[in-house]
Amino acid sequence: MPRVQLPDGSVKEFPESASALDVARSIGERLAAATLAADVNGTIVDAARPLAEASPSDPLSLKLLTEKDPRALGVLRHSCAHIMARAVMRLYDGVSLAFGPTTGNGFYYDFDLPQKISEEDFPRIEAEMAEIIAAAEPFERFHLPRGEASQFCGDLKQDLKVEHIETGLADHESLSFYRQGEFVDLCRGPHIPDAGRIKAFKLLSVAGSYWKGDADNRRLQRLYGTAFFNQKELDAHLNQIEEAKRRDHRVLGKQHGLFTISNDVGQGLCLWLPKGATVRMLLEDFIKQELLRRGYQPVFSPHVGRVELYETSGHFPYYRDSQFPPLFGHPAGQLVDYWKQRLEEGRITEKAERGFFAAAGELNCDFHDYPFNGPIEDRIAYLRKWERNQERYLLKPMNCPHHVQIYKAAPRSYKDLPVRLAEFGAVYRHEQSGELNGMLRVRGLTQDDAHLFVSPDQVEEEFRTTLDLVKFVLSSVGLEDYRVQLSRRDPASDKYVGSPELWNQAEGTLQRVLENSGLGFTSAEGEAAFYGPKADFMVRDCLGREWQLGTVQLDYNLPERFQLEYIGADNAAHRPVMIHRAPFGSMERFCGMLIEHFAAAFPLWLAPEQVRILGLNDSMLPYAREVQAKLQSAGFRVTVDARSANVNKKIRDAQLELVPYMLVVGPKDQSAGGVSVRDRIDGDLGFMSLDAAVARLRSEVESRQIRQVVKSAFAPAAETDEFVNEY
RNA sequence: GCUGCUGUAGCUCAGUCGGUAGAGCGCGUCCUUGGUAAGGACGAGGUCGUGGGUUCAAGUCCCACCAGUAGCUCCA
Repeated sequence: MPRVQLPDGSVKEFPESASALDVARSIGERLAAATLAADVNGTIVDAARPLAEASPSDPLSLKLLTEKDPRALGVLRHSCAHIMARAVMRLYDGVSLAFGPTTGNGFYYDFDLPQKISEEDFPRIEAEMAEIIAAAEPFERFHLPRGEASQFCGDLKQDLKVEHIETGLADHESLSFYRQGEFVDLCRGPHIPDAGRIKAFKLLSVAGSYWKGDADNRRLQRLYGTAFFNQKELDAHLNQIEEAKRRDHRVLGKQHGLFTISNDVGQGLCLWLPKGATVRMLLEDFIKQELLRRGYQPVFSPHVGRVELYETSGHFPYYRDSQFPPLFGHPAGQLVDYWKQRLEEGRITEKAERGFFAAAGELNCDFHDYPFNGPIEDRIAYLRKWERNQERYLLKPMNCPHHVQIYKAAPRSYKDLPVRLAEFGAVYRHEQSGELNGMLRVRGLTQDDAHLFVSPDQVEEEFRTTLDLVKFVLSSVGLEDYRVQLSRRDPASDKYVGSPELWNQAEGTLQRVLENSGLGFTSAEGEAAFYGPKADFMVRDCLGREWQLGTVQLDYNLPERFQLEYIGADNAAHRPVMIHRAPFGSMERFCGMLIEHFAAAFPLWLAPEQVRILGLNDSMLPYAREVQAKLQSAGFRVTVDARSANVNKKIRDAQLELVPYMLVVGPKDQSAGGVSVRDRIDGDLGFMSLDAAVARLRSEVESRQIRQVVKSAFAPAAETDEFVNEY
């Protein structure tokens, strides 16, 4: 006889088989009808599940979850995912179910099925779902021992579920299933009592995915959808998405002439138009001043470097696939390189190799002593040696090796440390084509990069002040909606260089500084750079996708690889530690995010066009030019709308073009020696003398005042937005 | 890179059953000379992403490629 404690503190006794729904019914039928799930001792369970089974404790505390509890929404959505899967299985043959969890805004389900689903099929699927919902059949939970569960899924021809039971769930003795009419799915739950509880849902998109998220695995089709408690909330959500799309930096970048990407130049190669370039220049000027104050030294380095440099650093072998191929001085360079790669991968036939050999000969390679019949290692070594004797350059994918060389250009004493070398360094990466995204993911980017060379005892302090710099920079543009992530290595992976001791030391230092920094942070295993752990500042774009902006990285490995040294007080050589840091990350991504952050309505200090002068009629043009000249000499970016349009038109256009200040000049203003000021946000401010107007603008610029920021539609700091309901 | 979708004027988009292109905004010229979110008239602008194919005829149907996009995978 379980005793149940309700949120109001009352305790009641119920029969052994009683469920949360029974408890709800004992209070009232309407409550029972509204109950979607139950919170039993802090765990969410089916409302229809016997309480005694869900939790053995006595008394158990029970909270009935209705629309009022946001946790009920996740349960509702996951049930909706099952209903979608059921509809798909009714409409298509040969469906193999994968996973179907909820996400922060809805749910998806992955299917392996022979036919291709496109958005045109959504109405059919939605209609089928509506029918299932109308039938309002219950979700019924049952358990099977592991062996039987596997057999059961096999009988249902659910091979992916069988595989999951055999591998991912190998340590589970008993597995739960949910039956809903003819549809049965391996699932941890919980679910709503019956399908009829779903009042508003919509399929959103279809996309490809991979079984268990591995690109080497089977390709699946993923259907995305969402569900809400009522149609009104669903409509509001869809509206919000539409609204957010209007803030997309790619849309605004085009609309306001900030940047463009031309296919004639190349994929992922950003062209900064004058207005976008102005914003970027202002940001660069801003941070340059800050860096000088903080003891950084400027450096410049070229866009290419010898391949050997990146072999030493490890970048070249490690990121081979996402770099532009090396530039060879010899015409056969690419050919030999490809030949060598084929040998390394062991996929070459004798015929193919003869072909390579002949082609290389045609290109004037003297390979007469090529060990054709020798072991494959010898052949690889031969080609490698040939390559090493060639001029080989790499479009630089990273600035660190160049900066390392600058450090090495002079002997360093402990008295010189920290050495802080800063550069806006352009780097090139051949990102996968499907990854490119406006300014947020490009193939040519400019990092606001710097490398700090410090002694071991300076690491903590330098790391701390560097974090401060990132915080300062972000707050200067009003970016507060970020999440800090401590990206550590995955100890089980072999993709990291250096000893575990150094890694532990680096991660420990980083964690300690972060803990003392007052920044909330989350720890993410397997997210470190190959040479060291990092603190990453993550922000969300208008579609809710998360991107890394600023980063601070701790590196004990590159100094080792490049044999960096400084002379200590003991007159002996010591190894410095490197801190890599980029507060903006890249200028491209940062400006892209900033466009969305401000919805292109930049604060005065960043606005490409700060002031526009609008003449009342054409005869005001000379005075308008006079005002323009005065403001320009006061340091403002100011234009004159010289069109013969009426002032209403000029105002409307300036408003739509997001110019912060409009100065209307007419005969009255001219005779009084001033201007009529219109503020983009507050509207008409009336007449001001020119001096007063300049003073107002100047103080707004100097304080870098931010008067308006568009609220993001997406929650800022979600650590994870995927709740896995499947096993 | 993978899967789906998309590509028509500078921008946003329409274009039916295959019969060689339309709108609004913008732009240009002229008229209008105005006080805080659109004054009016006329006009110029397009190898319909590229290349093949089917057809008497292709923006429209088919194939390949290029690019964009959503998601997956990747991200120094």
